[in-house]
Amino acid sequence: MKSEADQQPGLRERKKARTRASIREHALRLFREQGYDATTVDQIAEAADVSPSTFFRYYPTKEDVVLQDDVDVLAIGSFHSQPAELSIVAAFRAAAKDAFTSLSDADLATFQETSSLIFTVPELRARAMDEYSRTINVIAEAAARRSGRDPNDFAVRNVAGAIVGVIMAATMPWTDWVEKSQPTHMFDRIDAALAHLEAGLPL
Amino acid sequence: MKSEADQQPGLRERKKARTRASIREHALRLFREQGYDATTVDQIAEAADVSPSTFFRYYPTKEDVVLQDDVDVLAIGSFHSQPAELSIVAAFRAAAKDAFTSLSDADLATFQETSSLIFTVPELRARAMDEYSRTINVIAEAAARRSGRDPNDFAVRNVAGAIVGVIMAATMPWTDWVEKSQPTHMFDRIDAALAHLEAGLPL
DNA sequence: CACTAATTGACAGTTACTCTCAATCGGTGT
DNA sequence: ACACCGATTGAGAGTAACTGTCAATTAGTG
Repeated sequence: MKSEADQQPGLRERKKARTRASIREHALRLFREQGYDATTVDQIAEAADVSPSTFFRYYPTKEDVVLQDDVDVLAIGSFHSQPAELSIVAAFRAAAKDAFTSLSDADLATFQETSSLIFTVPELRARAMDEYSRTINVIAEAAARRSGRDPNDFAVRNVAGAIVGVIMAATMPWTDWVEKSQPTHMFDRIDAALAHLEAGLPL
Repeated sequence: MKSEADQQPGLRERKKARTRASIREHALRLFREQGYDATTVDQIAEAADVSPSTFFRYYPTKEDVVLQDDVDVLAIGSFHSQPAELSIVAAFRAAAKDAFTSLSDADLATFQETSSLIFTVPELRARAMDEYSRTINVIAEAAARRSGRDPNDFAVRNVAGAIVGVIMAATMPWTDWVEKSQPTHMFDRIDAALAHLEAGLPL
């Protein structure tokens, strides 16, 4: 048996983490080189030198290799520690800023890459939207705790919905210029969207 | 050749429509009886007395049998004919009302059924979210035309995002009481959400 | 140096979906 | 009636994403 909580990762855990990272890296590289659909799980497994079975043990679906919600988890964490005098939207805006600035350059690079994948592959786009909906629930819960209301309060949920809605609109440029990798950084657009919402969505 | 536009459907078209409806009805029935995942396309095809190939000719994926966006298409159509003095949100609210009241009882019943399916099956939920994102684009475009702005205008897209966001939050009660089929009708919740947004999301 | 539990790989099976090709059916002109 | 053409269909083979099982290996423990 193990004592209780792992103080040091231990060789086993480190190996797992390495395998996980290796699978992800090889997968993203292959997606970049051949496209998402053209890349099979078998190819990824072979490139990462593991069996296909092992691939599915680390990532329940092929989609999950791309969909890694590090960022919004960070944002929610930071949301809780925002000063109480900020409005919900303002607090979330500050939290988003925290989350983005805490990312390393490498993290940011893969974030950009996975983002553009999500924008282009319909399958992934769909799943990402599902994550958004989960985010509504999380925000609503966090916001409810801040304002001392019920998490199922209609108004609170509505505000959470509006926040996620404008983020969706801001991070979702797949109308025309999808390919010309927007010079404006993702974060700037999210920040502007939240500012606009904070101001009451003036036209 | 045919003259130009079909004035009367013609036997061929009617048969197609009947086949399409039959597939859908049998599929929804089987989903209700056995669950979505437990029902195979082969079973649906057999029940509807067509070949599996034919199933895929009518519905590109199994998910598409459930995801039928009649309602929001109607809403967008009605949106264009709303009086110009209404705000974007108010106009959309009126359009949603139009769309819902134009549905027959049978349509409404299947709408309720597909809705609850979408709420419970993760696969479908994800796809539905993708439809929501498409809706943002459509609303943004329609709203841009109303206000004489560019469809890519940041503020316009943001408002569209907020509209879809509050609709998502309102139609998405899968937190606790998912199963106890909300007495409040879907439309009432959407309407309340839009009203709340129209009022500036007061807490 | 055993012993145990976690991790892994090989393998067989299911199912959604694609493609191709021949047969059939609806609509039109003679 | 009859022939013709294009649309619709069914059959069947093939691909790839998963799922489940079972034996072999490997990390951590006494």
